[in-house]
Amino acid sequence: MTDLKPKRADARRNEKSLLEAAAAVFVEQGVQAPVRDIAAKAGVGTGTIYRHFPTRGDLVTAVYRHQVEACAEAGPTLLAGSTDPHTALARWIDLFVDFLVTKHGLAAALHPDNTEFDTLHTYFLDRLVPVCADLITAAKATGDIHPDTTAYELMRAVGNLCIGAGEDPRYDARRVVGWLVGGLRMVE
Amino acid sequence: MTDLKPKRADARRNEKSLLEAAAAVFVEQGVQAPVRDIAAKAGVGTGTIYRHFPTRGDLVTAVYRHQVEACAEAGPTLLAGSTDPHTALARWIDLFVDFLVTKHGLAAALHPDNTEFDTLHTYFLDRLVPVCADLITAAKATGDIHPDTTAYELMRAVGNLCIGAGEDPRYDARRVVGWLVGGLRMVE
DNA sequence: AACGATACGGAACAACGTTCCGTTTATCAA
DNA sequence: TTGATAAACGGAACGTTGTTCCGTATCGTT
Repeated sequence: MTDLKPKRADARRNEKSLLEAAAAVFVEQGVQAPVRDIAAKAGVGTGTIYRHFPTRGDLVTAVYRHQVEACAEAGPTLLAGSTDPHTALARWIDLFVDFLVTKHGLAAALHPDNTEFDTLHTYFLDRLVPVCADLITAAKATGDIHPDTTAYELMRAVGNLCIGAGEDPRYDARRVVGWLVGGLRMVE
Repeated sequence: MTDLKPKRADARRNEKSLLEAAAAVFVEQGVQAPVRDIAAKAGVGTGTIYRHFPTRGDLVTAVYRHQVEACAEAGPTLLAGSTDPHTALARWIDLFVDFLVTKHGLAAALHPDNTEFDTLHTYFLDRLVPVCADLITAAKATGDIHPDTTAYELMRAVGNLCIGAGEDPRYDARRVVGWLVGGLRMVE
């Protein structure tokens, strides 16, 4: 059912090569590395890359899928294992930030106006916003955070704060995100 | 002294045309509009644009210089006219956010890794970080905010949070920046 | 072995930033 | 007014990227 039409052997081989090459090039050059560089590293033509991954977003999504899944699955775990929901939320966001800052250029690629990374943006949001929403709902229930906080807005904000992190010692995304999350707390 | 070598009349005329054309195109298309579009709107060749503004950053800087100056000058005024320094800081940052969100793509252009906007980035930082630093120093003195807050980091954070604002009704940069600034408060 | 479907490679095109140089124009002195 | 000279101009041309397209090669099957 999942493989009504199994791909040809060479196609499967190339897809694997491309994923490995892309992962390596992303580490060296960042997520917005030239398509030709990835194709060259994988030993395929540029046409092949588009056949397997119609948009850049598809390629990036495929490369980081595992880590996004891990982040998504950590949400419920943290909620269950933390003393209070606000702590769980803070810890989960730390995970997300750690993920983004170690992937050069990934945060910048998440902008909605970046049409070539459209599917990447969609995937991140579809997968992570619900997880974040559960954490936020729990934190609201205990009165830990402002009631008008939305998961989408928080994710966008955190993503934005991670842009350019890791390239400038004077800018520490983790600390700044800490301020933001602290600011979500109910004051009274 | 300021004009040892006065420019030729046509050069001055073209510079003015370019500034006006750039301002108009930036409103329509955003700050990263194609150079050719600006040149066409101004009725000059592409070479001319580079002669007057060697980098894109120079052009953008010239277009927005007045507003950046106004923002910079508002710092001391707000500090003098507010009840407490933290309020002054919050108000000043509101001004900065309002400026950024109304200029399509400007916040995104401020990234340090965006080499073509290098001078823009430098100008913003040179002009605004000292102003912000004074506000922060005052707020620290009254114990209003965390002592490890730095002006540079705060400016970068606010700038990042403004990216993509104004294009998505679900993301309100002002509210998010409000969380951030709230998070700077000393909890004690 | 041979055939059809699948997939490939890389040339070709488009969009953009940037440079370069032959031509035009402004300025000023004679 | 005119001619010389420096200043400035225009836009063709080049390099870099993203993306498409199609003739060719390869795989799987009969």
